[in-house]
Amino acid sequence: MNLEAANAARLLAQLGNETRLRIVRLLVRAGRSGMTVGEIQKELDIPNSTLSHHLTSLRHVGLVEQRRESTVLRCLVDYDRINAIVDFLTRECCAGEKERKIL
Amino acid sequence: MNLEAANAARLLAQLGNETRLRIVRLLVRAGRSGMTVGEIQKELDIPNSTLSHHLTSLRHVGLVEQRRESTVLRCLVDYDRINAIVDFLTRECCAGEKERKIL
DNA sequence: AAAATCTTTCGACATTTCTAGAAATACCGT
DNA sequence: ACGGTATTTCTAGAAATGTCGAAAGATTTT
Repeated sequence: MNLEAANAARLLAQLGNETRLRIVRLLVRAGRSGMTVGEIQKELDIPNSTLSHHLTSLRHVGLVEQRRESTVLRCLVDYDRINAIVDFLTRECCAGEKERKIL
Repeated sequence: MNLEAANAARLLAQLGNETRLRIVRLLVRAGRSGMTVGEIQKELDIPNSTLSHHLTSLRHVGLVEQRRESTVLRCLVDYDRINAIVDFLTRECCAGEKERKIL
């Protein structure tokens, strides 16, 4: 999956907003069944316009996918994307430690 | 180390800025010997005031520590802090996957 | 204490991001 | 097609963030 730095920053910036981080955590816990926009809204108690705005951002960086189910929009987190971030951080931002511990 | 969500968001937001992410990666690679502000500046080629500003932000969230060595300021990344972020993401944002894979 | 080097602080501006009410749109069941 | 529920788009103000030149602050060397 290997993110490049610029992309990693974009993803990290998304998670850097507390509201969006809450959304993502909620969806992660929801797993493969995901949650509808309305369910998320009830849980987080934020205006629908604000929520919709954040979901759009999350969709744009590929962290969240939406799927229409008749009247309802089901939101799903993209686990690959999340893992890509963790991988990036592990690879690019934790690597130095061990090498230098010897020095 | 266990970050709480609000703190995690603050840290992630720092890494969400491309310039700051570059700074952190540089320091991670530099390891225990770190880098002076001037060395970082040469490497990234950004104005000192801008760099200083970002280093202050990074210091405020504990990602970077500075240590004066006579005329020079040496910057060191806090590996514990980085690991705490990775741990947080792994714990709070990847957890759902396995549980649900069975469903 | 003045010079030289390194780094930060100040101040100002531009840009982006966040938030949310109101209006519009989308889809379904009737 | 109408009514109802779900969600987005529009719009706009407020707040936060990013950028950088110029001046000021440290610290050592002379």
